[in-house]
Amino acid sequence: MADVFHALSSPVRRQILKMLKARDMTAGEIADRLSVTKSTLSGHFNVLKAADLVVTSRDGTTITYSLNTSVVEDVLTLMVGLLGNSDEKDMPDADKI
Amino acid sequence: MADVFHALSSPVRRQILKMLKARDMTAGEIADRLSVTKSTLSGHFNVLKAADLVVTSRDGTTITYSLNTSVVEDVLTLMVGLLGNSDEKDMPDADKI
DNA sequence: TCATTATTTTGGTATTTAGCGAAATAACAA
DNA sequence: TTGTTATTTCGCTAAATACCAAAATAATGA
Repeated sequence: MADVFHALSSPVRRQILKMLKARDMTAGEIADRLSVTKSTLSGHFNVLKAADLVVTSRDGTTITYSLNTSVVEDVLTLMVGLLGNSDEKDMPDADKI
Repeated sequence: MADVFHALSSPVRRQILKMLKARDMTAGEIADRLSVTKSTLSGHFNVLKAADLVVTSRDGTTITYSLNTSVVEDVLTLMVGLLGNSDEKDMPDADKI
């Protein structure tokens, strides 16, 4: 879960997530729309996959990336935890935050 | 707003926010509970302040840090945007994500 | 098999970050 | 003014990160 925050800390990766929210896209399509090389993008994909924020599916040589909505929901739940009441027993474990 | 994600990407800073959720604390109190030096913590405080995630108040030489709940709420709203429907007109601007 | 297309890995550099200890600043009391 | 306590700034090193171009891998069709 800690990986998720790291993944979200990059503007390029947030932009990728934004595009994937609209629709699934291939690595090439994403590269066409961003001003970084495909090799750099591949590194960003690895970070997003490590955070489980995206999932992939292969069709021939083409790999399609999709947003993993459930993990985004998990992050939301954690953020809500930073808001709610201050009752210690309701707080998530330190290593989850 | 982009600063917020960067601020949240550090485990130490997330731990600080977790402690501030329970109650306001001074820099020294926080340092006593974490295994980093006060000078290192001061750097983390600067990041949290730049992201507007915390606010400070001074009493003599003692500076107290508090969670800025409203910004946490803003982040939540943005995260919800990554979830909801895929209608382009409802999407936040690229530079907000 | 050979060529083509899509994507990832490798090797390299430049920038950013986290961390420390020591010095500096700030507020206040004696 | 001098000393004390609380916090920040400075100077530094080590580790992590982003980026690119070139080489490597993978899947498929001719």
